[in-house]
Amino acid sequence: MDHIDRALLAQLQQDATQSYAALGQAVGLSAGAAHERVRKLRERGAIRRTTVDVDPAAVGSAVLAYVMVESTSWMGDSAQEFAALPEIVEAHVIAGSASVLVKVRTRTTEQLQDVLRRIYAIKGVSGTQATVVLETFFERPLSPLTETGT
Amino acid sequence: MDHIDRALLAQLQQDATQSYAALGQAVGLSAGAAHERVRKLRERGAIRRTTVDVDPAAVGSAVLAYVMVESTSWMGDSAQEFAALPEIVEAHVIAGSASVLVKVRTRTTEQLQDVLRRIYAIKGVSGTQATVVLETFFERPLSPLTETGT
DNA sequence: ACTGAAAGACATTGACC
DNA sequence: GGTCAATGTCTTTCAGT
Repeated sequence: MDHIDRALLAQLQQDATQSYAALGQAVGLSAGAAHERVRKLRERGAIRRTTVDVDPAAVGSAVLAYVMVESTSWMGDSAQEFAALPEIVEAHVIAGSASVLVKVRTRTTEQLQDVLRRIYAIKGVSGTQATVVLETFFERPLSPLTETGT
Repeated sequence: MDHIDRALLAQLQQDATQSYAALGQAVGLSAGAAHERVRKLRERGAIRRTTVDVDPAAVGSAVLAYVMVESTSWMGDSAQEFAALPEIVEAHVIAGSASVLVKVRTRTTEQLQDVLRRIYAIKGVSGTQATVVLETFFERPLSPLTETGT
């Protein structure tokens, strides 16, 4: 994982459809060498998958909210229960007064309310505190170029 | 945007490297027809871009935190100021007591502290409340199949 | 809008440095 | 780990339905 690998990751985040020739040129490598490096990045799991960024509005998901989930018991084994709700796009165990933080996308606020109801139904959940997003400034991939990791 | 388009989006989210032949077969279309539909989805902006999902740990970003940013003034025009900090991967204007919610990835907690310092330096910011993530259950794309939109 | 086929570009592999 | 050149596959386009 040197600076060339990081540059490749940044390039692919920006546009994963570009050819290996273009990719190589961007980082000063031949197409074959770029291909081999990207293959290894996939192999190691540094690249988890190639995907498309879908506009939530285009699939009818206009409402975004973050929900702090409070609990009376250990929530560390409840991943499946949250994953079972398709409107939940992220779930994290957090430090602090709440136990779990989830990110929810729905079409309407009524649907959000329904998701909250279903979260309440999860074993151990004692309360929720929803924060509705009014406007998203930006959502972007993590920049590999600013990092100092191995 | 019919059920075939949504199936195509779901397929591409899962794996954007598959051929149009495979894509077409998955939704019951020829390669050419699948290609044309995906082209239009890109044209309309339903597909914003094709990208790679990078493992944060692989680029040395082990710390994830959400920060509630309180302010004394209107923050609606401060998008650039938050975007200037590369460790901030999301920024949203929210309803509630805080004004802005940001998602931050850093290598260490020391680096997180430095980001908080730089957030404080933004005009209008009167306080921050950081919530550190202990474990991420999952982060996944929005499922186009569960939506009822146009 | 979709099908099927043709042409050209690209991914992928291997021989060599 | 890299370059360069080959082979095979896929993208992309277009005439026809």
